[in-house]
Amino acid sequence: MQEKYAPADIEQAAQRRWEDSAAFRAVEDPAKPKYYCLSMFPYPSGKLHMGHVRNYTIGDVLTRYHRMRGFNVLQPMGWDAFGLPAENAAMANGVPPAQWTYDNIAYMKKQLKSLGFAIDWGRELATCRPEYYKWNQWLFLRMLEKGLAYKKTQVVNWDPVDQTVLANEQVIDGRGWRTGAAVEKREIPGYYLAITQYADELLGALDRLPGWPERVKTMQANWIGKSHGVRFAFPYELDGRREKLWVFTTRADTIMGVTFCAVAAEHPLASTAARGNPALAAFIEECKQGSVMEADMATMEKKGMPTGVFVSHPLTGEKIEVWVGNYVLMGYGEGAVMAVPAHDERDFGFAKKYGLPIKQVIDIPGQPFSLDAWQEWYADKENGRCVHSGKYDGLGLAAAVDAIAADLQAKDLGGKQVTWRLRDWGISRQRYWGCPIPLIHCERCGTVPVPDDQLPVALPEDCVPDGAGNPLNKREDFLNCACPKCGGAARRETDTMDTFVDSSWYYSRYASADNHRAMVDARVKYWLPVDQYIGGIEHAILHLLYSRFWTKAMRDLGLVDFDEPFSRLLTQGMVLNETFFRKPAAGRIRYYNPADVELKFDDKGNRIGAVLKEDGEPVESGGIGTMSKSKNNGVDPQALIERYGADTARFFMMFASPPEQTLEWSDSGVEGSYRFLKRLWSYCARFGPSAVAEASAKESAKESPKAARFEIHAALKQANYDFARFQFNTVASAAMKILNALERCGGGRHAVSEEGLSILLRLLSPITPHICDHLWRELGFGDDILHAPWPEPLEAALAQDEVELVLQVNGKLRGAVKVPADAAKKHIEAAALASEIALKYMEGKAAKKVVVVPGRLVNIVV
RNA sequence: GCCGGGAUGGCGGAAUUGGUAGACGCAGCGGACUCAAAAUCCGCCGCUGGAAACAGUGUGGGGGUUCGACUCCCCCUCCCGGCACCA
Repeated sequence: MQEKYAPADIEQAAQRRWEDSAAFRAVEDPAKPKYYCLSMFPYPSGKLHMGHVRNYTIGDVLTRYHRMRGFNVLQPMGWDAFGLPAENAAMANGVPPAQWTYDNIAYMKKQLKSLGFAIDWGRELATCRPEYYKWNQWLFLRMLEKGLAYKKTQVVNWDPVDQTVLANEQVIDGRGWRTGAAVEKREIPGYYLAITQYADELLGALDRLPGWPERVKTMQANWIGKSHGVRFAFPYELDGRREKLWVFTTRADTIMGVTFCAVAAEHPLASTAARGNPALAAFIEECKQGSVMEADMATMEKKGMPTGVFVSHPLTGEKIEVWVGNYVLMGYGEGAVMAVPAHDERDFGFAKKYGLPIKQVIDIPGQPFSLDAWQEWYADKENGRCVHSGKYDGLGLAAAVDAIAADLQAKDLGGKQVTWRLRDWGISRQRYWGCPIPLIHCERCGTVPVPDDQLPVALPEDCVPDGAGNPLNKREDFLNCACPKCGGAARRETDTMDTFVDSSWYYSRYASADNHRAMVDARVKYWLPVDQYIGGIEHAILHLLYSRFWTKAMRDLGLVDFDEPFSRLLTQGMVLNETFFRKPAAGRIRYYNPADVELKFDDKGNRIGAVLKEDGEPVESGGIGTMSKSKNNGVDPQALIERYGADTARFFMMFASPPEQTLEWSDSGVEGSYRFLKRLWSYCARFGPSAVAEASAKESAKESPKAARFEIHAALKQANYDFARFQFNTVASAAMKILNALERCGGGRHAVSEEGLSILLRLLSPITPHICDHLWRELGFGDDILHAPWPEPLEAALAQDEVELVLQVNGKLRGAVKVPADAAKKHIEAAALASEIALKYMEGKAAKKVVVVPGRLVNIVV
């Protein structure tokens, strides 16, 4: 065996062997329990980053662990290949997005392979391939038939940088999720998927996902935003016509306190009233411009203007003035609200500002009501009772709402209603590099779906976008087609689908990726749902909500028979690194890569500063943050693998912190992981034939084989416990403990080292598969460690004759007592009381009570 | 403001769920090997006092329950993440 650990050689050899033997090809086998382990597929941006390495290592550790546990495991990989970075790259260097994308895929695939992931590459897919997106189009047409997809023109979020529409989910703090550009409002026609039809199920089913992190479920529930209330109308007359102003409220019990109404700037009543009222028209225009563009909408000053329109209170008939308010959102409820300034903080502020009346209708005895300032209790839902509300006086919230809803219903002016925050999913994008929407516009027949037998509508792959709109609009060969209905000349739709459509069902496609006649086939029944999904928390709403919706839509179309796509979800933490910078007296702040910085410590190991290696001059620390280009604190996985090998990279990733937590990068931590693998290697290199070993073992041993064996099995027991709860950092520690124990009981081959090393290699093989594969063969443990059974701790090894119990006096640790492992409580008590330590600390007092915890401790209370 | 998650040595993090706090590793200090350095190996390493034995103290702060609390309960401080004119 080679003296020195040379990761590059053994890793390539192992990877070649796995590839040649198709070791990770997954085949449906009803006799075995299946385990579908999926990591979120990457966008082919160019090269892997540390987040990818962490994500896929977690997935691979779980994959390999379950394989050895006897599961039939599927771990596929693919590419989320449509999207805007490809178009931006095309504009920058004139290469068609398709070519850029395929080149990136080729490079990143090579990188993934060099990390030794147990992936079934036979199922690889890329969403930009027609054989994949054909089924996007096919399913879109089925949704269209069912009314689940539809066209409408409405005010949408427009990203001025990416030149496209964004879904509500893609707008964060008023800015585009990708570009960070302030989103504008535009009225544009587009196609929508009726995700709101599934709002109730999407919300309710969250309770049936015990394997999902609580915070992801909370975020989804908040996003869906179910709210119970009353929808009712204020009747009014305008230009001689009888109209109704509909509003929604969760506080119908305060209806008698309404002193005005407010509508959104985009509300039809506002536009009607603005005719012949230039001041109002100007104000409406100001609201439309400003509102969504302001990132700090919440703190924005409340502004309004009266419309001059008066409506009637539905219960009292009182005249109520309607205002336009910049705080009313067109996208929620009816885009109009009843205003009860006495019991709603926003309405209160608005009424004070414009001198509108405030009428108290809720009271809590003992709490004084004053018009001077808003009090928290004014909006108290639990303790408030109706006052000044006629027949409703004395009622609490629930009873008042019931009574008022019934009265409104009797007048045919409304009733109870559930309102959702969730909006339908707008999927039209005015971009080139995406899946074409399979529709044809005919002057005679209108919009006509592309017939199934003409799918896919293929996207030309040779376009080079120039930044001036969608290049498809200039492609006559794409645009011109025959109307499927009348056969006349027609034009294709040039909008493409949101790329989140592509990723909403790829996990199902892996199960039947080679079937070009159906979207999914029977094999989906075997593999799906995904048993373990792993990815970043940033997809908590977008991708994970869309996928859940898509699954339910596919189910209702009879394509799959499961309700939820991902049984368990692991959201891995981000990879962080420290930032270092210098801020010159004049000029811009400059960031230095941590690799070029040397840390300074005092004699006690306390950090006292950092200097740039190049010039020895100090740099400032900007704290720990996500790896990013702008902060120059990224670490390239490629360099890491080339220097230390994939096993070291994988081990460090698992060891540095538990998978759900953030991981702080540390060069010396990587060094430590490498050191451990080198130690493992050199231990194995000395693992000679038994006769020689026996003697040398006795000589060098610092610990008895029996004690070492106990430690090894105890560490294994802990590791198995931690594997089951996905705490891989302590699994890695356990492996280190086992090697420490092996080294303590002497080198060479003997009964304990043979057993211990066989345990260690198997335990470690999901994390560092290459070195374990090599050593397993080299030392003659067997043919292929992939087929070795998972190690289990033996009771016999864990049995002890004598145990040491902690001895406490009055709860304070004072020493220890040794007793036989099977000693009765009585004997332990007697032994403890008789011990020197007990006599010393009891100071002659009598024991009041003795607590014995078997196997743990004795506490004497005096 | 609301919801969720946190706070443990110089650092990353353990503590099998109420039973020896600081496992494992990093950094640091001392030593061996070396002409020297790197690599490797051995030892020490929460804080305070002490030469040491040892004693005291210690899991963000304060109180409580318990023989015993990082862990459970109440109050407070700070940090991170999400949502937020949602009517």
